[in-house]
Amino acid sequence: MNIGDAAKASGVSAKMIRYYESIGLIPEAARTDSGYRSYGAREVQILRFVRRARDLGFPVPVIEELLALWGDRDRHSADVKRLALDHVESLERKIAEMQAMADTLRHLAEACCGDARPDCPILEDLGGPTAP
Amino acid sequence: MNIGDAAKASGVSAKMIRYYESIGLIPEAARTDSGYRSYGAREVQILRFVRRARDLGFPVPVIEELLALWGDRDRHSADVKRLALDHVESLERKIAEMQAMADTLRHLAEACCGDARPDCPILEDLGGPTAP
DNA sequence: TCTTGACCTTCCCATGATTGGAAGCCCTAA
DNA sequence: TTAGGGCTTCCAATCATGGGAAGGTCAAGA
Repeated sequence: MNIGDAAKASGVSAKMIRYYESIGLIPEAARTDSGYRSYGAREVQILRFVRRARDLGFPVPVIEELLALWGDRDRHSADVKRLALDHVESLERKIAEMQAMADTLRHLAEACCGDARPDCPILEDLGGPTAP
Repeated sequence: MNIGDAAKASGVSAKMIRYYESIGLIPEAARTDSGYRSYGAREVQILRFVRRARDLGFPVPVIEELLALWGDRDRHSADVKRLALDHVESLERKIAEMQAMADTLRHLAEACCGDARPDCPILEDLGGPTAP
């Protein structure tokens, strides 16, 4: 399989496959005589793993750890669970931040009549009724 | 006021003040004879507006629009409200995505006993029980 | 008056993950 | 043989922010 086929089979774009290889997340692909990268089922499976982990929002360095654990027969599931729960925590932190922003804004927007008049509690919150 | 004082007074770092000026979000600051940027209460108020808008997660291009509306006596509050609600929508979209990730991961982690054994539903979800 | 330390200036680089594009080589089908 | 699509590498941009270097400026203290 060439990189394009591996991309289709794994759901990871060819660009990203090359990038993941360049940063060492995945091993260097074998090459044909003419220099084309060559992939088999095994490599596609790894790419799919990476894809799924990215879809779950794991940052690349954590995916590196997950890949290592995946390949370690003597792993402790506790290590995997810790990585997952740490990531959940970081997600929830960001969610809480964004939810606070959204709540504040929704509240301000509710108080804004939203018509042709200039009076606006949103702008008043941001910096006062009129620009200086 | 020099840029450092304006930074302290507004909560925007000196680095960011220069950056906002360079991209045209805020007007170019006046300069002293020796080339130092010079700020007054008016400029600090603008910076505070930008700061508050950033804290609410508005992207810079939207802050540009908000600043323009702030300075427009004939604005329609409807325009401000629309910008705010569009942003709320974009926040809620991202929140929903991240919440879905967190829910999936938390669910998988619950099913993972998290001990010294290698069996792990998290890894199984990502790519199967063992690396290829 | 000179020195010192804190400030300012511009310029470049890095982040993280991803996309886009350009220039040039390779492969296959017509 | 040619046309096209796919492959290669390299470079640039995203978005907002921080870090740092090299060099100029200012104010306080000796």
